[in-house]
Amino acid sequence: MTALERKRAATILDVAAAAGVSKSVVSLVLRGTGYVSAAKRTAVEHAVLELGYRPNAAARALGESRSRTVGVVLNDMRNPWFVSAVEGLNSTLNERGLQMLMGDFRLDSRSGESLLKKLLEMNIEALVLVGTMPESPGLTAAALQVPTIALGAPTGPGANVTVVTNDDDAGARLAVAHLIALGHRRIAHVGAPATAVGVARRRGYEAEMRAAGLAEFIRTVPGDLSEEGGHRAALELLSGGDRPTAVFAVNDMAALGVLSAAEECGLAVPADLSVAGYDNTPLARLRRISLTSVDTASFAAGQRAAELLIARLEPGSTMPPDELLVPTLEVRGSTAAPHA
Amino acid sequence: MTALERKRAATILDVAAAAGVSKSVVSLVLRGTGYVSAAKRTAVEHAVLELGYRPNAAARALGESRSRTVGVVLNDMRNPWFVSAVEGLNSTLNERGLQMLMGDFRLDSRSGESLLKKLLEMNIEALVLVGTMPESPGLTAAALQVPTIALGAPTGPGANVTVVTNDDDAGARLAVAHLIALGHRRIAHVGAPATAVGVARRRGYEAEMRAAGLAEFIRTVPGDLSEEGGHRAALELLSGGDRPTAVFAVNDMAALGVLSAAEECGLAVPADLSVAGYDNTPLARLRRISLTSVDTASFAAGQRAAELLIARLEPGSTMPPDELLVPTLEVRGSTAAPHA
DNA sequence: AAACAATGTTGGAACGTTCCATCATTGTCT
DNA sequence: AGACAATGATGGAACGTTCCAACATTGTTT
Repeated sequence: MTALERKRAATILDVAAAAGVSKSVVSLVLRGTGYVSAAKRTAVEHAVLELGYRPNAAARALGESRSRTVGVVLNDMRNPWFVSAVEGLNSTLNERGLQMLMGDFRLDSRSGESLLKKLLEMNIEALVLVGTMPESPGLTAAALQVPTIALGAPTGPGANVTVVTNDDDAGARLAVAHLIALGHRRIAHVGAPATAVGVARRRGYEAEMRAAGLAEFIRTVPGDLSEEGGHRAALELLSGGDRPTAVFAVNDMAALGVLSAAEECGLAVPADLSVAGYDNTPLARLRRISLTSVDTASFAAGQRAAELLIARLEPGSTMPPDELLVPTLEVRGSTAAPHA
Repeated sequence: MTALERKRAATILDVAAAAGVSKSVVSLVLRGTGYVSAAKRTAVEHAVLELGYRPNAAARALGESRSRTVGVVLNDMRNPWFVSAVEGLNSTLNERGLQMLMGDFRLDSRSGESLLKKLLEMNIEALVLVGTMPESPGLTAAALQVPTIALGAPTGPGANVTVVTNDDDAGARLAVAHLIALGHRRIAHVGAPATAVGVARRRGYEAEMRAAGLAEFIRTVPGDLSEEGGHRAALELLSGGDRPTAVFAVNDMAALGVLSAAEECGLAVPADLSVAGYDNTPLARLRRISLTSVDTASFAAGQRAAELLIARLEPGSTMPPDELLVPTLEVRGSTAAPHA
């Protein structure tokens, strides 16, 4: 059997012929619906095995006029949070017989437009946007055509989108409350003002500080979500007078920058400076880093998004409300009580 | 327009009617093949825009009896190497109008069997296995049905699989040669004997040491690909007498363990100990770590795999030979000359 | 002028399923 | 006995494309 004369794949008619029944019976057996006598059922099952029959998904999609496929658009495959969320999504969708079709928004030359076009051509039944997407006409149009969920983004692009994400406000308060409980008062924040997560986490920081009567110690230095940004901000924070005894960074990468800056300033962590991050990335777990960090149940968020989608696909359902998942705090070696 | 009475999507017949031509002309315009008069072409293009027509991928796949889809099976989405390779794959496949269908082998309850089944039902034209897969009957069967490439795995599952991966032997030699050039002689290796990459990299280490006349200093301590394993191995290495002045670790994670162990033993890096890793993960770039590491052109490997697949899909082509991509060395702050 | 090639255009037949109306058989209730 | 429901099986029509053979028109060569 060379490549040229690779034998044609068996179709449902071949199976029907081999089993001595009509194609309809084969279809009924395969889908498990309707009434089929035991004898014919086993005959069909035999023939299927015999011929190595595999139903053709394209033909099925055409016949059913549905695709059992969910489009998943990532904006950054490298972000561990997204990866983990997608794994959660995948696990739940798979259980329900739904296939995932994934693509990376940024990898697409025409900024995702052609990816969305492809997905819609595939007749996806739902769309999941993982991460914050830039506004784009194609995106808002797509969201109007199929049920859409924004996963891990603080807000969806336009209307008709349900948001499933972590409660960044609550997470930030968790971290700050932990530092306060340790006895810190002078707690600074390295933020990322340009991003939506940055804004939410900063709000949580400020709220918790105020709630603890520490409003006068609120101090935010703008950085970004990178190590570089955290480093720059921390140098500013640590070089001046009135040094904070603890820093809550907007994410783990920025926290790493803070750690580096502390080292350069001759400050020991956690003896001279406590540092807390956000996202509980694999980095935080590393022995050399051991960073206290807010854990954002990303896998669970993915699963939840899948559940919402599945419910949404039931006929007669309506758009579910947004959901905020509650994060937890993973305490590690980078935070301790300040020395008197 | 409520959800209930969402208007039926326009089909090619609707477009043909609106443009006053036959469905065949619409098809020709859309695919850009054959002869169509300018007048009818613009009429069709108008109608397409007017109706928001979008061809149905399932019907097209059925008609063409091909899917323009490549199945991609990952065994670990969290591995940055794989992610980057997939991005390379995606970028090249997209340019050629091929769609990627991704799934995670491990996420599948039945150990990937059902994922492969789904992919084959989708009539994928080729299969890419990213990372080392466990042997499985479904996998070998799939590899016989469609052109298959193992990406980033040292060896494919069974026959009929082309392997595209990095030359681990050469990469290891690169790192070791760098250490030797710095003046190190007592260079130890923290290995991962249980894995295929571990074996290849160890071989490279030993070969380079021997080539430099340093056979007597060859010393390998077994660890694994994790920080934990690297830490354990390094403690053994550094606590005894005859301490090495440099360590080449099997990957970046293990190298991190080595760094931690050095710190615990009171050794400064790179003053007292040089450390080199492998994979050039984002970790290695971090200021606090700044690890010299072998860079494994993963994006390029993905692109190359895509090129091979595209060539393989041409009728009359044969299975291409395996390919090894040459890595490069990224020198950072963790390696320096030993002090006299 | 006839033959032929290049350019345009068409409708019908695939492609491989599911869906549906129909029919046949059997058993159960009035 | 007749009516009806449950069970079992069937073939034809859809689904929305592409593919193909056939036909029309025009221009070019013999």
